[in-house]
Amino acid sequence: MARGKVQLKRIENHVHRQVTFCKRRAGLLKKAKELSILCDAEIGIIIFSNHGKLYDLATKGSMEQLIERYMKSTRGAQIGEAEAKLNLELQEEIINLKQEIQLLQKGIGYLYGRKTENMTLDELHALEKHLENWMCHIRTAKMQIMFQEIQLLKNKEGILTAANGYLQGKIYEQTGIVEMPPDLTGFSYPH
Amino acid sequence: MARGKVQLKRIENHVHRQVTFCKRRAGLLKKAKELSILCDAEIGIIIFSNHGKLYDLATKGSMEQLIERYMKSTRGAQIGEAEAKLNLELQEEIINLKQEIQLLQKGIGYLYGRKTENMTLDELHALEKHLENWMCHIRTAKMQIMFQEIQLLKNKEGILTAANGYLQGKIYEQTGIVEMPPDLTGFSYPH
DNA sequence: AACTATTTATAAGA
DNA sequence: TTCTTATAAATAGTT
Repeated sequence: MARGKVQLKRIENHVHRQVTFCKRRAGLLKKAKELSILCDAEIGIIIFSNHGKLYDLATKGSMEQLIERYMKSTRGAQIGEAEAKLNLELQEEIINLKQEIQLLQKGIGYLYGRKTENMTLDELHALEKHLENWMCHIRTAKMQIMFQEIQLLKNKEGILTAANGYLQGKIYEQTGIVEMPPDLTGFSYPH
Repeated sequence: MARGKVQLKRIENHVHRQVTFCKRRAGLLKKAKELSILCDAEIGIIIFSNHGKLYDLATKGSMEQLIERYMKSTRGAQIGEAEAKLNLELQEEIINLKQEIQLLQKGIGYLYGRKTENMTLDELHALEKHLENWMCHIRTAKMQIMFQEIQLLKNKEGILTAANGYLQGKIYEQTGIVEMPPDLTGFSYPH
C-alpha cells in the first residue's frame, strides 16, 4: 500500500514475510480495537504465525468468555457446559457419600461409647482392644473361607485324579500302552 | 480516516455507528484475509455487534479447529478432554465410595451379632484394612495424649524442684542445717 | 527501528 | 444501502 502495490499471494522471501507479518498484525489488532470502541462491538482475534506462534486479542472480557459466547451463538448449548454441570453433580454426590461414610464410622464409634475426638486415653485403649478383637474375628472368618476353598479344591483334585487313573486303565486295555498325561513334572499333587 | 479525523470513542449516533460498523467490519475482515495469505498465517476473527449479531472469519479450516488449536496452545490440554477425564475419575470414586458404604454397613451388621456368612473374602479383606486404618488413627490419638501428659508432668516437676530448692534455702537460713528431702535415692530428676 | 512515497481505508455527503 | 471523493491511515520498500 505504499511504494508499490502488493500481490495478494504468499510472500516467498522469509525476512520480508516476517516484517510484513509484524506490521500488518499490529495494524489488524489496532483496527479491531478501534472498531470495538467506535461501534461498541465485542471482538476476538486469534492469529497463528506460520511458525505456530500465537497472538490474540479480546476486547471486552477474556477470549474464553468470547469463545463461550461464540459456541452458544453457533450451537444451541455447549457440550463443555453440560460436562461441567455433570462434574459438579458428581462432586456433590461424592461429598454426600463421604458424609454417609463418616456417619457410618461414627455409628460404629458410638457402639463403643463415644466419638474418638472426645475420648480419654483409657477409652481409646479399650476401643483399640475392641477393634483388635474385631479384626481377629474377621481374620478367623477369612481363614475359614480360605480353608473351605482349599477343601473344595482338594475334593476336585481327588475326583480328577481318579478320573485320570480310570482313563489310563482304559487306554492300556485298548492299546497295551501305558499313556501318561502330558508333562506335569515338578507339579506335585498334595494329599 | 477521511474528511475529518475520528475520535476514538463510542459513536453515539445510532445510524452513524451502524454504518461505520458495516464499513470497518468489512475492512477488518479484508485485512485479516490479506494477512493470512501474504504471511501464511492462520487467523480467526469473531465479532459480536452491539446488538449481539455474530460475524466471524476463519482462514484455513474451521473456527472450531482454530479454537481447538487456541485451547491447546494456551493450556497444556483442552478443557473438554480434561473435564471428560475428570468425570470418569469422579464416577469411579463414587463407585468406590458406594462399595465402602456397603462394606461398613455389613461390618456394622456383623458387630450386632450377625455372622460373616453374607460377606465375601474380598469384603472381609477390605473391612480388615478399614479397621487397621482406624486403629492407626486411634494409636496416633493415644500418642498425642500421652505426649501432652508427659509435657505436663515435666512442667510440674520443674515447678516442684524450684519450690524444693527455695524451701531448703529457707531452712538453712533459719537453722544452719542443710535439710535434705526424704529418701528419694534411685529416683532421678531428668532435665 | 525510522522514514516517506504511495496505496488503501473510510468519513461525510449525496 | 451504495457511490463518490477528500482525506486520514496504513504500509512497502528503503535506509
